[in-house]
Amino acid sequence: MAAVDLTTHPGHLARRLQQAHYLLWNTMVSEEITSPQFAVLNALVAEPGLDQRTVGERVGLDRSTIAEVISRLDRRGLLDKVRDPRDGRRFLLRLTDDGLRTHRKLAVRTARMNQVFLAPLSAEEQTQFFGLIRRVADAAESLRNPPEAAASGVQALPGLGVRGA
Amino acid sequence: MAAVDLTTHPGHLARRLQQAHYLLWNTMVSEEITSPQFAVLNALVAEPGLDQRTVGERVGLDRSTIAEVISRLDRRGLLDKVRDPRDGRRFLLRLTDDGLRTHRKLAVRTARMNQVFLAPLSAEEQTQFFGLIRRVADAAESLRNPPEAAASGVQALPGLGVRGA
DNA sequence: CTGAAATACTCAGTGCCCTGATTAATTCAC
DNA sequence: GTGAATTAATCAGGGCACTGAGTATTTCAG
Repeated sequence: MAAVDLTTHPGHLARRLQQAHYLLWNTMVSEEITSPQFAVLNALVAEPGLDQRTVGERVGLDRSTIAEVISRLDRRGLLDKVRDPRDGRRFLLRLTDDGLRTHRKLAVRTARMNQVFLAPLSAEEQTQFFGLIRRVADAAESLRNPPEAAASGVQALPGLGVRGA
Repeated sequence: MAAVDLTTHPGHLARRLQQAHYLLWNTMVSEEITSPQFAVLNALVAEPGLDQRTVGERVGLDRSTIAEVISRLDRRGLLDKVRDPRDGRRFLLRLTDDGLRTHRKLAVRTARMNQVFLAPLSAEEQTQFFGLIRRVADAAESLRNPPEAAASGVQALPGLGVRGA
């Protein structure tokens, strides 16, 4: 009986939180457009003409995932994808009128959904909630992208021994 | 320019938190066994002989996902799956010796990983962190599984007629 | 100017996560 | 006891997320 209490495991909690959010999004915001898709639309409202990789960086999606998400938005006609004439490797992305309209509509519903989602917390608690999660997530991300540890052998996630099966 | 600030969106934060956790798990715990797989092993350490659906309920995975996860653990020889002689619909699940050994080994590493993950927070903050996330996740889950609103037409997620806020 | 390195994107493969439909077994109403 | 729900599991299908390998384009060193 060496079982562990998963309710004290941040990873497990994070997964459950995301599932809960997924459900609420589906019922209150959209069954067509997902939350990551909305994040991409939003990034392109803020900065039209970004390339694919940068959009991924803005919203926190890796190169493969961002490619899939963008291809879905493209299929739905919500954005345009054109080769950068100055750098033939890049695609420049821009919302269509339909994409802009969709973003506007979903932004309203998203705000409503966030209220419902956070309703169990008081205003101060909501602030704490954001702050705590952000700090943990940021710290873990910076373990991956080391903050310029130039000179000597400082590394992110140095071997730490084991890691077998 | 009606773009929204995603850092105040709990769903976006939840996704980033989970990604960060995924990364850390991969480097500090295991590249073979995932966190949901470990959760299943853990549930079966606590309650050997559970059926598939109940395991899913314990760890928060739906019928389809739990089936996939269990089939992977089965392929790896970490659990046994036998028809319940008393109810031919069910499969009863039990860890093999190998499954038990794997759980023991990963439990140790998982504890270490949680420490690193939560290192940016003080002890009290960690407690808050757990409490806040749990409250939000629980509340959202109970919207889905209404707490027995028997008699008249009370439903979960009624047309989204606003609520708390 | 040319070959090597870096960069943007694609593709193949694995795993998680959900819904709706289907199949097999059990239970419940009559 | 038999037919109608109910229930456990499967299957098909769509989407997110990561890694490693491959292609095309640009940049940089010499």
